[in-house]
Amino acid sequence: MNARKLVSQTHCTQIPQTIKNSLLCAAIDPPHSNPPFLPKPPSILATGLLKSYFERGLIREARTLFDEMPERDVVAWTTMISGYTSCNLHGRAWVVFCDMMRFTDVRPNEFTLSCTLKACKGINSYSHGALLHGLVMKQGMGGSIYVSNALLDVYATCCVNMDEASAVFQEIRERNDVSWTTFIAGYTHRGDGYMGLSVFRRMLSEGGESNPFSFSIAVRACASVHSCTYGKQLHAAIAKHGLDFNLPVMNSILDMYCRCNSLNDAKQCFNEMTQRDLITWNTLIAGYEKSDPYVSISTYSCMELEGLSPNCFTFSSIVAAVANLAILSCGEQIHGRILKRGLGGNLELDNALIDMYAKSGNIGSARRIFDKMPTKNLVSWTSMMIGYGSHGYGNEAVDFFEEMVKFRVRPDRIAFEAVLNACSHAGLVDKGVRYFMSMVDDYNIAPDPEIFGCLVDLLGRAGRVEEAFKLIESMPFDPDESVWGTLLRACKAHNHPDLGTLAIRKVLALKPKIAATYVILSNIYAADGKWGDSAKMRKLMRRMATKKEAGRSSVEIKNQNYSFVAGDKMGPHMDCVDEVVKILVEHMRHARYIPDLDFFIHDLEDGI
DNA sequence: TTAGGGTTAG
Repeated sequence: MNARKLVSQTHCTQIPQTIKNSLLCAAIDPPHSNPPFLPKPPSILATGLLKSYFERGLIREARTLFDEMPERDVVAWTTMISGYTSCNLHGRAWVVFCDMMRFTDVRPNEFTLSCTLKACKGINSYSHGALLHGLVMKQGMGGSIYVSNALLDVYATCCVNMDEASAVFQEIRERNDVSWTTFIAGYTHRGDGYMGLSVFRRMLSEGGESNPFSFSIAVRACASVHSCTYGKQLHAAIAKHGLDFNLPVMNSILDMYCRCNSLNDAKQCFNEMTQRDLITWNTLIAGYEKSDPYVSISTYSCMELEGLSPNCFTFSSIVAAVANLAILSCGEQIHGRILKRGLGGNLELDNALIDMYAKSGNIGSARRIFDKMPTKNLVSWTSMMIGYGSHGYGNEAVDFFEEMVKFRVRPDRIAFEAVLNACSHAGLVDKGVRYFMSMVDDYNIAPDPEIFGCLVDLLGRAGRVEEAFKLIESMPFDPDESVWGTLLRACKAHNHPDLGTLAIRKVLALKPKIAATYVILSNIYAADGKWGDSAKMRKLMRRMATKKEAGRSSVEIKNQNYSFVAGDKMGPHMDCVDEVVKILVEHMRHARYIPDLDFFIHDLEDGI
């Protein structure tokens, strides 16, 4: 009877001490039996038991047994390394490897090196991998396909670019399907889907065998570049290879359709799938989350009716869907379900909840979740900054940014966009300009059109319209209509008719179908007494501009969400809306708000 | 005793 059978027969988490003792005694004093009844050597039995402990998650027991083993050969050390790695304890796996190298004469074989390289990938350490690479060369194990593939994987995952991975890939004499898939995945997972697809094509042209793994990663590459055309070609090839019944492959196809925003194809694919698991449902729910949040939520209900239990991924999408709808009561219900299922404290879910509460108007609840989070990441901080900014608390958002940097959380482009928007709304112009400079100089983030737009807005709102214009002129790319639109708003607010006219002409040249632009230009001409030009603009608008889609509002009354446009009748509930509008008007009057009626007058007149 | 694929957030 081997150790694994002993463990399975005991059906308990603790291996009886008597059995363990007998194993250890046997190792010291092996029984004298003759073949063919010679039992396995004790070290093999103990190593088998070690593996069994890890398979059952009994990490402490595995460590104790390993420490008590009188003989530890390379297999035992490797089992310990791979055991820790299989339990996601990559750092401990690395320490075991170091102990083996420092304190014993045991030398690593190809199994040890490939397992330890996997640990390097787990701790995301290029330098650990490079260290092992040197050892691989020294030991003359560069010819092992397992070691080469593991090394390729570390470089493809942990390096800033694919140069080192490419060098390793070139050195592999006889590449197998794992080499190709690892190389394709390296490009794809870092967002270079085109190169991923290019390597996939090269694999096929060089006679590499496509298989479920390579198809899945190639489909992911299509999704990352939003190429539904390539994706459909791959879908057809997958069906041709008879892989349209392979669940992971079909989940990747479904994901591709969702990411390419081809929801009809996604729905058809989902309906035709013969097997579905939780990932299938989660993929569809996430696919609908932005484009059609109501369908996302109804898909979640269908999933529960089918008897599947939602997990963190499911709730993450559902919370985001509810955030898009900004229905607070619904969000609170979902939050309750999350807590009831014991999923509270999950980082990604907490981040989604912060965003949901902030978008639903309850910044206090968002803050409470943030404060209770055991660990926070960049998204947690940024979500709070955006939340504070959108609620008009610009100073708080800026304080949050400062606090975040103190906690050594490195801001990215989105975090800078959030803090620049906050500065803009709080009138902190000089501070905002300093953040912009710091983004470029200290964090080496190249400003994109959105960031430039934020800076134009920052200067423009503060009345520094000339500076905003100079900034637009100095941009390293052609400004788009949103940047000119931002300048236009500033010109309008601070009375700069010349620059305003220029901005309008730029907007019209880039987007000639936006009715509001003609309205503003018509008004500028009218204010200047140029009535002929003003009338000309209105005529042009009728000919060129598309009819504006009516602005839709939604309101929650007695746990029901109602969506309406101006002039809609909502039966008895309209009284409630009228009542709220009266209160809002009263508040505005009290705050001495003077409405800008420019658009309003012309909208009525021109029926737009 | 070793390797590769499918789903989360700002």
